[in-house]
Amino acid sequence: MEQEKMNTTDKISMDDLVALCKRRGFIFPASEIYGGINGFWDFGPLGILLKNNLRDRWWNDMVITPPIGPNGEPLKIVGLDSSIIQNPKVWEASGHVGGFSDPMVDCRETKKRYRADHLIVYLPNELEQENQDQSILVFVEGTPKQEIEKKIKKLKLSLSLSQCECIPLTDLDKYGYTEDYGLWLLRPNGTKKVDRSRLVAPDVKKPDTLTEARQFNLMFESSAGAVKDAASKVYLRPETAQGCFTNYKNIVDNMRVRVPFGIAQIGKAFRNEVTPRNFIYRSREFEQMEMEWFCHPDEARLWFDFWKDERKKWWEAVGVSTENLQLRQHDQDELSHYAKAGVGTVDIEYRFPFTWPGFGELEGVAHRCDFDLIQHEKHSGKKMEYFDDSVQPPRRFLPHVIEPAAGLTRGVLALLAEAYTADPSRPSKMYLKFNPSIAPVKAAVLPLVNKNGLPEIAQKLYYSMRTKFMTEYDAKSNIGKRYARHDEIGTPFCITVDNDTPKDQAVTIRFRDTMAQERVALDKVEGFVQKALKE
RNA sequence: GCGGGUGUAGCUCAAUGGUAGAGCGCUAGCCUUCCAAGCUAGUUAUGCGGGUUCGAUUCCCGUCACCCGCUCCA
Repeated sequence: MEQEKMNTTDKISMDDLVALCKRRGFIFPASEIYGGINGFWDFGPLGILLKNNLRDRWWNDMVITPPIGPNGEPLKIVGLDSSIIQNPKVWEASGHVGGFSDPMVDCRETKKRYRADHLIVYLPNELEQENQDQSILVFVEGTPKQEIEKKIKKLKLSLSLSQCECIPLTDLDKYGYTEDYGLWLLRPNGTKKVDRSRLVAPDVKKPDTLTEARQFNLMFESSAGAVKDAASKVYLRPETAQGCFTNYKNIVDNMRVRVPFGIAQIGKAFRNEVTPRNFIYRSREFEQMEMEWFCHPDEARLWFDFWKDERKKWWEAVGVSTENLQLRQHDQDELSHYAKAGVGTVDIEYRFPFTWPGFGELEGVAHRCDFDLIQHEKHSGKKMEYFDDSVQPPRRFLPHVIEPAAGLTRGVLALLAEAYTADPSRPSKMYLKFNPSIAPVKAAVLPLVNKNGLPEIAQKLYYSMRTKFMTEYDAKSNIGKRYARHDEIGTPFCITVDNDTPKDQAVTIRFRDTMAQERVALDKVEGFVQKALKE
């Protein structure tokens, strides 16, 4: 394929991006002087400016000035900052304790790893009496019938698929054989368990290559209080959403909100990922921007469609190009436990360099139904029903929840990847093409030379501008190096005070993307930049 | 967790079983009217831990981190 010119859809090198992030103070490996720690990253001086800009923009667009709804009126969304550590019962109710540490098994032969509930054991209704070593085949869920029969033939087993019980590996111990080798569906006390060493893994000819199922605990644990025992065990939250549900009743009772309304929260969440990968994309400590939208069950579809469109538009508004974004509907089998019964889940995906030419999740918009409120009703014993007397006749119901849940950390990565623009023609060979509104540094004030009264004029301008937006003053080294540095950190406007300035009271504004310069009166500069930031 | 790769200064790269070099950057100063110019001085490194050896950055073992593939991702 011929590539005529660089454009926003060109793949960039992750190595280059990671190197730039370190060199220019965006993102560092956590505790690097001690050799780092897998899955954790620190935001440097410029990284935190960028992250805060994205975070504040979300907060502003959700909580301060929420979107206009389908009926033409502004939506109501209130903010929240719940504790990272909650009563552990919260996570029992949410299903995070227990349900989500999927048991995994490894195959010693092929080195493959499987989710135990995705492996299907083909248990013969009767084992061959004369052959107590008979193998029992195991296949990945969804393996075509022909393939299974092929393997039976190959291994010369006298086995008929129609006389097999297909059960997930996780349920194996519920089954057993009697002395005459008839299969019991549910194993009564005293019968023999199925011998695991007879299992033949997928892609393997001999039995007994699968390891015992291992639990992966995806929640971080800690202890509250000085004494560490079972009763003091607490968890670091794996999502911010639950705080919105546990405070739902407080907010409905006290904040004069009426369904539909939203509760928004930004904060750290922690997941003990099996394999942290791809820079800050999958890290064990990360930041979420989640909004739980409570609505009548009949309106769930409407709000789901509203939020998925609204959220995609938002990413475009902060500078992510349309061609690098896509909406992807989840298949039925990848839906989360809470979304199974709902209208579905849509991911807003970004074309990250490491998913290229594919896409990776940036935000998920999910219909969580009333799963969470039901769970918290059950576990806490507190009523969560909403009483709506704005309609005739008045009605009681448990609201359904539409949840746009965005990754702030992933958002920062997407903005960096999106902004990274190669340009061999400039000294820096690249620049960060941030949308000016989220650029870490909005403007740099630069005296062309550090004498002739230019620093005095430049400083006066700087002192004024710094009160309005993030501005840097830099008088060191020659002007070309300063332009190059600001290209690398994505400063959209460089304002240079030159030797004509004392005479004409004007400066040049140098535009990052075009390197073009425009002469602007000193007293118009601030307004000029401010106007550009709003566009 | 498995397999493969990588690890020397902030960055890019060199070298060696015996004092670890360069360019760029960075800091200070000089000079300079617009895109990493020039001059002077300074700054910084063998991921970590063992072993072999008189001596290890180099050879061996382990470990950690990062990258690629598999696996996983509520």
